[in-house]
Amino acid sequence: MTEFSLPPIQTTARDDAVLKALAGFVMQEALRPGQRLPTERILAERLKVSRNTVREALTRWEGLGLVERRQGSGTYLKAAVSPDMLHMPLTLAGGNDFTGLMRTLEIRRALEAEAAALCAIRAGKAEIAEIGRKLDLMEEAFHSRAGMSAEEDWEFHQAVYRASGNPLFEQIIAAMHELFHRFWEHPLGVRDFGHASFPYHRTIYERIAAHDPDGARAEALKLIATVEDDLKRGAANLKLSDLK
Amino acid sequence: MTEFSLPPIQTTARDDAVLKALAGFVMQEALRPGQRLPTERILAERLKVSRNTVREALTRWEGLGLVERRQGSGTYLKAAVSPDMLHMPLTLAGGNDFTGLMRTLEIRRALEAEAAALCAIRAGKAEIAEIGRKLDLMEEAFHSRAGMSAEEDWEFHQAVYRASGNPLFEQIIAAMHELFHRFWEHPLGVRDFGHASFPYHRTIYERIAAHDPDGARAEALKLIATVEDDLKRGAANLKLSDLK
DNA sequence: ATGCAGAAATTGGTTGGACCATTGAACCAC
DNA sequence: GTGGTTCAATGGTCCAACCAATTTCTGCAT
Repeated sequence: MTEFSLPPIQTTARDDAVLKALAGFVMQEALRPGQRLPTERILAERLKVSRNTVREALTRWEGLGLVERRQGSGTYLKAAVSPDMLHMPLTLAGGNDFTGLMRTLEIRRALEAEAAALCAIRAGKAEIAEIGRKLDLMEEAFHSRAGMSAEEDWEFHQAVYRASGNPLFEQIIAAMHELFHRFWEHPLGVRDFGHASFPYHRTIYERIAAHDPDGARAEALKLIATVEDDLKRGAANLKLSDLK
Repeated sequence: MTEFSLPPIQTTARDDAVLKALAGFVMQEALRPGQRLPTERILAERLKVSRNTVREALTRWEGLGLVERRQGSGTYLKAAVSPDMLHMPLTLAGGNDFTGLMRTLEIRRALEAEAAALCAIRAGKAEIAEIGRKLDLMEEAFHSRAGMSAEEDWEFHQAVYRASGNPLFEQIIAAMHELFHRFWEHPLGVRDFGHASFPYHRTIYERIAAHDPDGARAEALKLIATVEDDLKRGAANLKLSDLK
């Protein structure tokens, strides 16, 4: 029997169709992130489908981080929507134990180094100034609050990612941030957690400002290395039973 | 005015609670991928929530690729479920155009370099031998099929990721592979696409075998650089209108 | 007994309508 | 202005059906 080429049948695809239509609408109206899109009731009426179906479609988009729903207010666009988006949902199992954290940190090292290098190549005066501003804020917070500068630290790195010219870096790292943050808050008993990495923020900034990609990459690697060391020291301070 | 620190309020979370309960159930019953989980109606009854709420929760899991729903049959587990999963839904806008491809390639460069370095540190004799075997297969295919070695090329890199000792690398890259592959098959009109990167596979292998992380990292960076060059050359061969 | 077509039960998909909880704007009293 | 109050809009939940695809059962013909 000869193999017939595909009859790309698509019997049921209500909510997919809804999403497609919605994507078209967003494009047509040139909606930008932050703007509100029509209410579920209006969408249901216009698309001639049940409100429930609209909700399922929007739930999908919400899960993908494309929209944000606020009860009583509306549904808001959270990211740019284009017809040819590639969705790549990753679910990483077991990020709570020490091994899992080290693994995510290795991913971060990979991205951090590359982002710093790209940043050194592409960052313009404005971007470099912005990174420098975040660095100053971080150093100030570090000194005035005796090392508690997690928030400012994070903003510094975000500025670097943003200046890399590739939004994917910020996207991926932002998704992992929750996990990192969880441990930043509970530094495994290491009192001066993060102190060791502190000076490298400035060296990274200097290499970026000097448009030295390899140097920036090297400094970023050093920074993550100190974090890994802190983590290992912290783990050593705990009972083995806590580490699974 | 002093800035108050955040009160991270969290009022309602029905479907989140449902997912949490469901995750607990899956763990308790030790359900494995492929197995069917209770019907929506039963879940709604047991959890004392509306079937609609159950559906929204399952829609989330479906979007994350954790379950698969088959009408008339049931809902089936598609991946292992653990209570501490880290969800990282990535949506690459416009992955079809040249810019989007270059951006994903930058992510790959970051991961490829780090994976090669880790591999040089951790790979044992068995892993190195496996990588060498994939390399031989690739070189053989390359010579006998005049450069058509995409499949073997991919398997070589997979072997490196696997030997890095961190499954996240393979997981992330695998999710992106579809996109890479799409372009490997349509090399933008560049006849000898991939030829330039060919020799670096062996140099990477040699640095890994020599347990030289920095060397392996450097060679991996060179490899991706040649791919980027090929891509740019290919893009230059096309009309500007095709590049958006 | 066996095989198979059709009926029946099961299950996810969809619909419509109702009500609740939150939000935000308009309004009012002070 | 400031601080409540009211009220309409909007997302969140619930219910009770029915539709569509799938699976299972049934019963007849062989």
